[in-house]
This record gives sequence, structure tokens and C-alpha cells, in this order.
Amino acid sequence: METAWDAQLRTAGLRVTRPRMSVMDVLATHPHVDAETIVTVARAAHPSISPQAVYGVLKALVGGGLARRIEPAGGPARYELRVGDNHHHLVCRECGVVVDVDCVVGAAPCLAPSDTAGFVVDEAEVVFWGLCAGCHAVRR
Amino acid sequence: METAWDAQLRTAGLRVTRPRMSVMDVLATHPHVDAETIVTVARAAHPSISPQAVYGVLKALVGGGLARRIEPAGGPARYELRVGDNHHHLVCRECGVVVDVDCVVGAAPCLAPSDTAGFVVDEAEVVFWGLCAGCHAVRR
DNA sequence: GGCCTTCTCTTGACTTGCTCAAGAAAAGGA
DNA sequence: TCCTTTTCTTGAGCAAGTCAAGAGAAGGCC
Repeated sequence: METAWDAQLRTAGLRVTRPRMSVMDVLATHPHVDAETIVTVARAAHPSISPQAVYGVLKALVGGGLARRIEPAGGPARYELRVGDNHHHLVCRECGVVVDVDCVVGAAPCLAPSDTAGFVVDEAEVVFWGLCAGCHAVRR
Repeated sequence: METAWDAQLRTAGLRVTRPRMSVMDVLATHPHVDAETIVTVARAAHPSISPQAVYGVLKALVGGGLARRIEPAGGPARYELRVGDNHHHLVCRECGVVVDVDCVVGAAPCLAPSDTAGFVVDEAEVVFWGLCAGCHAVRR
């Protein structure tokens, strides 16, 4: 599976490079990481990779539809390889951990606003805010 | 109505100051503005107000439950006085304009995830992404 | 009204997260 | 293997917002 990255990259019209493989490896093993963490983890396999290279790779992956970018309020952007199913996220207000939630309804946009005010809507982004099990236990 | 700001501020345990009144005036007439715009507009009524004062006022208003902060991905935070009804937003990908949408379901959290993964959820944030009528017309 | 305590505003430095630009290096087709 | 194009490295730069210290108001108490 891990060696299928090159096929995915080529399908998206992107060249196969070592930084891209490394970043995809990190995303596969660490879903919902931020760019800085990707740099740190990716350096285990590719010590010379630069932060800017990671930003560039992430932009290419998102542009090519291989990764998805989420930006929970009050924190850096996070990335995941799970794309195309319009799933949603649970975010902990305390520790910031992000967990996937399957979409309650069908395909994207899974919800329709009551009044679109003339907008042409293509995506409904849903974020559930709360406390994860661990942080909730500590609070008490 | 505009002179009811002082009562609202006092109820929230906040002192009544000129910067706070000015910022609330701006929010009442310009919903969904960012901090920088608030500074610009507020200076019409209070020329000496500083950006940091606005940031401080906004933090106090949000903390006191008088304003709500929303942070659409890829842009600065925006603020609105409409609080307590858990409504949602339509955001234009092109021009960034934000429009209120009444909540489809009932009270907060208006939606429940299919699997909470142990989270204690207190809010469901919904953002509908698309193109506003104007930007959609220009595209074609 | 005047005084005093406390909160808030001003001023200015600083941090974070990310983008832009120029040249070097690598990918992939001929 | 060579050549063109894309991508990565290196380094500067930017936007949004935070932190900290002192000056200045707000509001309770006398």
C-alpha cells in the first residue's frame, strides 16, 4: 500500500519525489497532523526536508485532490489523506485532538441550508466542538 | 437600542468604555467584520482607538457572551453580535462574504455526530462553502 | 463631589503560521 | 544521455494576533 503513493501522484499529474513520498507516509500514519509535525516526523526518513518543501508538497497534494486541509479555529491547519467522502470532525477544545466522524447524511454537500441567499453551495463543513474523553476526565 | 450597549456590558460584568461602545456600534451596523475593518470603521467615531484595544475589546465581548467569533478557513477572524441561537454561515470562496443561515434543526448542538468517540460535544459548527450570487454571475 | 482601587487602553515589541522569490537540483520524456 | 520542466532548498518577508508595562479611565465608597 505504501508503495502505491507513486501511482496516486502520477494519476494526479504530479511528479514522484522523495519529499512527497515522505509526507504521504507521515499522513498515512499520523492523520490530522499540522505542517510543523509533518516536518519533524518526515525528517526521520528524510533528514534534509525543509518546512517550505512540506508546505509546497501539501499545497500540491491538496490541489491534486490527494489530501484534504482542515483549519480548526485557533490552531494551525491540519491535513489528512482521507478525501472524497465529505466526512466531518470532532475537535477537542482542550488538547486540540481531531477525530473523524462519518457523515450523518449522504454525499456532499451533506446538508442544505434553509435559505441559500443566492449562494451556490458545494460543501457543508461540520465541526463538532467539545472535550475528548481524556480532557473531560481531567476536568473533574 | 444603540444606547442599550451599556446595560448589556454591565450585565456581562464589563465596564462601559468608549472603545467598547464604538466596537459594538460597528458590529451592529457591519455584521461579520474582521478586526482590521472594525478599527477602520470605529475610528470614524473614535479616532484614537488602537488595533490592540479592538483585539482586547473583542476578546472581552466574546468572553462575556456578547459577541461571537467565527474563523472561516483562509481568512482573518470575524465577529458578530448575534449570539445564543447557534445559527450557521454561508461563506463565499471567492469574495469571502459571510451570510447568516438559521439553524436547520433545533438548539445547540443542533446536530449530533453518529459516533462521539467519547467526546462530550457542546457545539456543532456548520459552514456552507460556495459562491455568492455576484461571484457566481462573474464566473460565467 | 473627591478619592482610591481595579480594570482597561495605549504603545511597542514579539510570536506563529504561512507565503514569495531566486537559484540549485531532480524528474521524466526524447 | 541530454534537455526541458517541475520541484526542492535557502532565505527574506508578511499578516494576524499575542504579550507586557505603564498611563489613564470607570465606578464604588466616603
